[in-house]
Amino acid sequence: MEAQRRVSRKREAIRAELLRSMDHPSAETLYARLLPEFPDLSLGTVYRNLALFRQEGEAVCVATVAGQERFDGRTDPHAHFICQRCGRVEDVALTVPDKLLRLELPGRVSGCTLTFYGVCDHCL
Amino acid sequence: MEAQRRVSRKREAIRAELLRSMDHPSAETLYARLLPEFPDLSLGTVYRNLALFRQEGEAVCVATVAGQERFDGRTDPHAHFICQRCGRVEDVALTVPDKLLRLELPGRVSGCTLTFYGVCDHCL
DNA sequence: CTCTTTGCAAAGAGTTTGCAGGGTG
DNA sequence: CACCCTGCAAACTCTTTGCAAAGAG
Repeated sequence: MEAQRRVSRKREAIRAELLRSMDHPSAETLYARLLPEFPDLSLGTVYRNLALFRQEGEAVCVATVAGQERFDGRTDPHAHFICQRCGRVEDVALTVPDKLLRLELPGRVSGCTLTFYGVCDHCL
Repeated sequence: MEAQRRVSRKREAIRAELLRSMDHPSAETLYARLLPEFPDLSLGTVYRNLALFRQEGEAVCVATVAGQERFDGRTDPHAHFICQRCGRVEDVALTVPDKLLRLELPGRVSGCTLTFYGVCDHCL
């Protein structure tokens, strides 16, 4: 049977921080942000909870930048822009046209990502 | 000044294998495929040359599946389908509509990827 | 009190790198 | 023969995991 889920302060804090963060943080970044409030937080716990959120559909990995996975707590459909110079990941208010989703694809599609690459305004 | 580039049999073999492969192989997969012909090939060499190709724009990393980077020697614009069950990466003959590329994006865009996720026909 | 969650540290996995020797032009 | 390329293995980085202790219901 399904494993029972309990409410822990740290898990709630990780979830909240992820939802609050607009910059698609890595596990390490989330960890660093929560450390002041939870000095005994462990990086492993952040990873374990992110894996959990992903399973439950509460979070999504939007990209791997410089070898680090970047997460998003917003799960509504939208695109992303990734700066190849500084690694910044930004939201782009844009969804993939429905007609593209109705195409003949080699399987059962459950989702799709649209990602732009380039150099961000900040770096230019 | 720029480092001089020379022609080596192994680099050419890696390039050719990447172009011939339609399944977006990982470094390890390429290595395994070339090993019969080059029994003394080293995985490090595959990685080094892939990094090189990427720099020169001759190859692209289209996704990270199960922790492994997957490469594509085809650099013309097209989309991909990734099976979340078996990890297969397939080409999808579909380009992102030009009008999406003319949108107001937060920087200078140099490329974009469109990736579908789901379960492939083979797994269904 | 039972079962989940966590800290800690070690283990894993993929990728990168230093160095000495072999290959290319 | 100068300099690039490669094999080998160690080093690195990010992520996962085992275990015993702490926390939740």
